[in-house]
Amino acid sequence: MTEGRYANIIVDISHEKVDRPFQYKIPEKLLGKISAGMCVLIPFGKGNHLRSGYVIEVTERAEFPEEKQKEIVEIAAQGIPVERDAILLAAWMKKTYGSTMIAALKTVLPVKRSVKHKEKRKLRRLLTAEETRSVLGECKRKHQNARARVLEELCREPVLPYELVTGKLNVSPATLKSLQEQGVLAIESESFYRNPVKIETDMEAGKRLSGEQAVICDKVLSDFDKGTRKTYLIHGITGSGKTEVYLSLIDRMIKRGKQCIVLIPEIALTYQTLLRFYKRFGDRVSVMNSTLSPGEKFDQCERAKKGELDVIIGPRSALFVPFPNLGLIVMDEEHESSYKSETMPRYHARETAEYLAGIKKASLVLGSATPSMEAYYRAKQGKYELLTLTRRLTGGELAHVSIIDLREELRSGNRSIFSKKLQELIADRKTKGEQTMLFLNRRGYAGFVSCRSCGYVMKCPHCDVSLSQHLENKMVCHYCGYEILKPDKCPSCSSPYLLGFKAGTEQIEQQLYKNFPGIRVLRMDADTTRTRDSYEKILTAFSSGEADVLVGTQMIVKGHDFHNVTLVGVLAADLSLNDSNYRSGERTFQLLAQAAGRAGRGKKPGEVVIQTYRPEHYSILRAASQDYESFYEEEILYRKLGNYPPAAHMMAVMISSLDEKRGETLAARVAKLVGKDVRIIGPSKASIGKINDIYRYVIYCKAFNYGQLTLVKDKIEAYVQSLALKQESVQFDFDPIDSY
DNA sequence: AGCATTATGCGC
DNA sequence: CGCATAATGCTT
Repeated sequence: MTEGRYANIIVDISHEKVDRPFQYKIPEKLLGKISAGMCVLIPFGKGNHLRSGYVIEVTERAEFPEEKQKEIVEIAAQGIPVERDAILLAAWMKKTYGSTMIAALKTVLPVKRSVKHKEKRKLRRLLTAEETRSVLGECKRKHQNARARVLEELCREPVLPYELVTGKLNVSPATLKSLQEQGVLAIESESFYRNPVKIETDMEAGKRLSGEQAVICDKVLSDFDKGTRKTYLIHGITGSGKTEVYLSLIDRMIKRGKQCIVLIPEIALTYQTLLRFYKRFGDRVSVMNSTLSPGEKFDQCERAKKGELDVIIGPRSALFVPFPNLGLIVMDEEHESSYKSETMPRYHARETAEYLAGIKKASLVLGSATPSMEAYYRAKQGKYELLTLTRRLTGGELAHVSIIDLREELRSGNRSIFSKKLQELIADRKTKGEQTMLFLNRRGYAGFVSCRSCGYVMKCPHCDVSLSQHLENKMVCHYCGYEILKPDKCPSCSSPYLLGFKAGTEQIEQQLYKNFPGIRVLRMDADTTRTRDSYEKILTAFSSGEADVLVGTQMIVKGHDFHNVTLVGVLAADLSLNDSNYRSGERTFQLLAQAAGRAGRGKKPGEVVIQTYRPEHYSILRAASQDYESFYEEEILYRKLGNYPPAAHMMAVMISSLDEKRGETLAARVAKLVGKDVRIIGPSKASIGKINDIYRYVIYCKAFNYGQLTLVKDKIEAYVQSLALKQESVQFDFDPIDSY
């Protein structure tokens, strides 16, 4: 047990003002019995009300005048172990990803109670109408106007919604409370649960599993029954029936009295996917989703706690739904980058799920057609168990893939964005009434505006990025939201030729209309998916044959199966190879492999055309041949050579400052703290050197052991805290996905 | 979050 | 002034 006479405790009150450690004395009888993660009862506040709190640290140092410290009353009975797990998880996140305890706790404990109360409270009159009226008269005499307003309403209606009284009648909670104490009215909270999804559908029994599928299910379950807990990686090509494996596993876990979490990349959480789960498990399934209101989120957690749910399905935050008896976590499309959080605890859902599975004694199943380098590397090391699905259930054959060298195309005089072959095939599909998907492998969206005369580019005055042209004459900064109208003349040389470069997909759309008169085109990119359900709308429209061609960025390669699509064109496959990022090869491979998987999902055979300037690059070649194993072998060599994850670990240290000079010196000082066993790159200006008038610097650290990096992080954190900075801040990102 | 202290508003 | 309500502050 931990030594130390003081305990730093986070009080179990979900409010920012008290969301920090308070130090309590550990009484004689509890010495040595208190450790981090424990739930204890403590007196808190003026009235010394007993509350529960979570010990985050036990220490020998009195960080607060000892004579003012109160004592811990007792160790709380193991009432709700779920909460303890959440604290453990938060502590682990803080340690692993470098965030504040407050931020970690906030992500882990999903929603606070207050939301529920506000929305459901009601006021009920306890007296008869006549009695109420007499009290009303009394109040009027005393000029207690607020009270009078409430009572007047209560004479008419015995029950009033709480919000009406506090809102429209503008009566403070304090007044209501005193009325309650007088016995005039009662504040009631009626609890009911909101179900965010209303799907009416018939239940459906599970399909019979194929041999391969059954082997996987049996393996995971027999391990589970033996008490073995592992992480499994299912590598299954598109159409090999991974989802059916998940469904069957979940089904059998439920029969063992266990609950399951299904993680899905946010963008893939379509109606179709949901429907499949609903058909199988009915209202024992629910969703967790960023579009849910806080109240709805809270309800999901309550239902989970009370055992009213067996399965929750959602993006990475679904991990934090407090199931009392979690048995299985499924993580579909494990390689997706959206599993990494981009805000304060920059956690990765895969690692977090692994840790969570550990404390909950649950199994973890990862699945992907193109596993991440991280997962496959660990599988090769024997840390994960690799399971494969090699056969397509639909019987559909793999599409025929051709690689077109755009340099040669240019040499032979074709300057169009479509190669000759692609043009022929699009025309062919159009006459046959089959559909085509055109995919632009590019991340950026709306075009920038520049002067055709002097080359001046319109830039944001607060950020180091160019402004994007939106509807006609509006120019918007995507980073800080700055907006201006497009000037008539170039601010630099006064030339009138200040023009916008069109977004790539828009240009393609225009070209299609020109080359194929009468063709029907749907476009999907950041511009056309502004509103909430436009994404689904476009896909549905395309699916029902309202267009011949669907043009889009990343988004169109995920999810939906279109049975009538027999041609997929990748217009410039190497665009994503040019990111100065060690993951660009992996990302390119995944995108191309997935794009290729979109063709020929129905009965008709599919064809894929990949246009590229680098036809010899292994990411493109291996994606074309759908050869994951070879891709992995080549990519891992490169990662080992450069000491990149997963062969080693990386930590990005981001230093931001309101003042350019001060930021620079702070970055230099921080860099000096890094020991010699850790390789360091930088400090240097971030690739976007300024966002929202805040200057940004970055340092990259590389080491073989994760622990070496957390040590550096702790050192930097301590140093920065000692400086008590106000205008500067330092943040960390472990094994980053994006470059800074 | 509670609970208390302080500041403000208003009828007399 | 006296009462009631609004704003601010503190909790180890």
